[in-house]
Amino acid sequence: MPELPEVETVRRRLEPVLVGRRIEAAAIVDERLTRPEPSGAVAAALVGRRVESVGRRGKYLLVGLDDELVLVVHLRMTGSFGHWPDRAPADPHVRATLALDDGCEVTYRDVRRFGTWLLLDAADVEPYLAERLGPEPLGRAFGPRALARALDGRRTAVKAALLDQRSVAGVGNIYADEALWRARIHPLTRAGALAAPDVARLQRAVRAALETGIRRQGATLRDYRDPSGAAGSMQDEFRVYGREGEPCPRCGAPIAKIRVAGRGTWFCPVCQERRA
DNA sequence: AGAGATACCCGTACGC
DNA sequence: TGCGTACGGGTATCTC
Repeated sequence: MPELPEVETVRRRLEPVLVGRRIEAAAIVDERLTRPEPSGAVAAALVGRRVESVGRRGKYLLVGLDDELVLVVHLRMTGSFGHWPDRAPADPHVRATLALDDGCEVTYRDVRRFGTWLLLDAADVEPYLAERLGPEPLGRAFGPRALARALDGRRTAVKAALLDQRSVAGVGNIYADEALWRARIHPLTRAGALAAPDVARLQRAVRAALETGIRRQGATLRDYRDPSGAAGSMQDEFRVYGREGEPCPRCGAPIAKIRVAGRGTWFCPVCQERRA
């Protein structure tokens, strides 16, 4: 499941492959990918464009094109890119293929078809992202006060608040659990009930969990891969995620699993004791 | 009214 | 061998 570290890893791999290249042909074979825009219209609009940048905001990839266009890509659950020095091999799950002017092909593969491609005018990108996303967790705007503002007065579980992309951009199910473990906060704690020192610890924990994920080039569960097909290694670093019954790396107590905000949630019932 | 909770989309893996 | 169910990001739509 690509979260911020996985998307950032994809961005870093895609950047040298795409920037400066011209798209010579584009095929989008799944209408869902660009819905409600017809996929043929998006493909036609991509052809002839040169890629100027590959950016990221939260879990969105931003492929900057000439003529003031930006392809906004969200990988959702199972989206991934492939980079091929020649023609890409046949694959029933490939939903789009771009042929570049250096003879390479870039494929977009998405088993469950939740991913989206949205072609926007450059001027519309910031407003589009601003209404969906809070601060970038690795940037200057994300400090203890920003997180406090996002959690203040909210009666929902702190984990649900972390999964809300308007609180902080890019945290998904894995890194929310890892951050709460690092901060020793129970996932069901009411967001607005956290004291200032808890919020400060959580802010640092979110940042640390995401930075570790980026250093490990993401987590590979089932089929996440970077564009060269390489797996990440973050899954070997999980402290709690997916580890029900295994000993907590800090205190040895068995990791528990519950459901929060409809998501599987793993935590240590001893170090992350529920208070108040 | 506004926040929070739930259903939905989808294909695969898994358990019985 | 086959069938039902869990999974989950973002969004639409419900509820209280």
